Amino acid sequence: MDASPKKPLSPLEHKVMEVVWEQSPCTAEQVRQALDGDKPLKDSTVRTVLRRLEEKGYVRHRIEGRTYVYHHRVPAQQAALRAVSGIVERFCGGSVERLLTGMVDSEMISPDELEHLARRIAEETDSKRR
Amino acid sequence: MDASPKKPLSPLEHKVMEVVWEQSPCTAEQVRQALDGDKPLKDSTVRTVLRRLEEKGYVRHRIEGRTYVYHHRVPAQQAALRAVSGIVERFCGGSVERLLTGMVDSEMISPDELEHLARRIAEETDSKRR
DNA sequence: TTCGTAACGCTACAAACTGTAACATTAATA
DNA sequence: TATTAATGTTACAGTTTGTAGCGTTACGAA
Repeated sequence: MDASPKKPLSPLEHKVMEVVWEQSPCTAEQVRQALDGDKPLKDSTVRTVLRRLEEKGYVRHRIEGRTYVYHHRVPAQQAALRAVSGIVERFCGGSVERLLTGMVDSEMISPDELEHLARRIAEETDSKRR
Repeated sequence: MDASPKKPLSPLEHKVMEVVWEQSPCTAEQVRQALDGDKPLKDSTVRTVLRRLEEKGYVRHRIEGRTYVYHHRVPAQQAALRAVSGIVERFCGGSVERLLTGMVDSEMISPDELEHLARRIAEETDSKRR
């Protein structure tokens, strides 16, 4: 079994993944329409990206009738975590603390909020565990 | 004035940045030596990377005598934050909470530790503020 | 049964990015 | 002035990305 995807996503690949994550199982055409902005992509373009995403291990497809139905292999959150841990690793010398401190310093989250969340999460975990 | 760097770093660029971050002001040669592992790089290689990093806005240099002395423009932590907020934005729909929850779920950090840190950070911020 | 069409497979391709480096130039120094 | 340390300039192949064309095939309608 292939390990979970580690390769980073290119901008376009990311956009596609967002659609996939949101629409659960979806076809290339659905993705294409969802991405349809000022610059509609050709269906082959979308399919190429989906194929690459499959190669990278982010999605998988099943065949339904004659249609490919894609669905994600890694939930968005998991992908985020993988990315974050990479960041923590590389930038913060593995110190989650430094990251959190920084998040507060830069006002990504307020100290209160952080404490609040932390407590809640601790409680939840705790209750789940017993 | 150019905004802070948003472009991602390539693996090698990252290694170089790590050295720069650690050694504060340093020359290309110092970087080269610091990176000297099983595969020593040519000095021109290092200089090229540094130049690219400068283009991307991660470092800056001043000339000292006839030597380029590089120093970072963004602290490591800030770069990490920028990266993380991008992740939170893209993967977690902007919800820091979801990210934290995930970090706990995936055991990047234990609930206790998280709570601990959160409290400490809150206290520190608080005492700083008064 | 035949034909249009929807879906996919395969291939391409230029632009940008990366890793790596050679060679030219220049200025201080012995 | 010859040597040398430092930088400047330019290159180049391999990979990744964005984009897409064209061929094939299997339904479903006529």
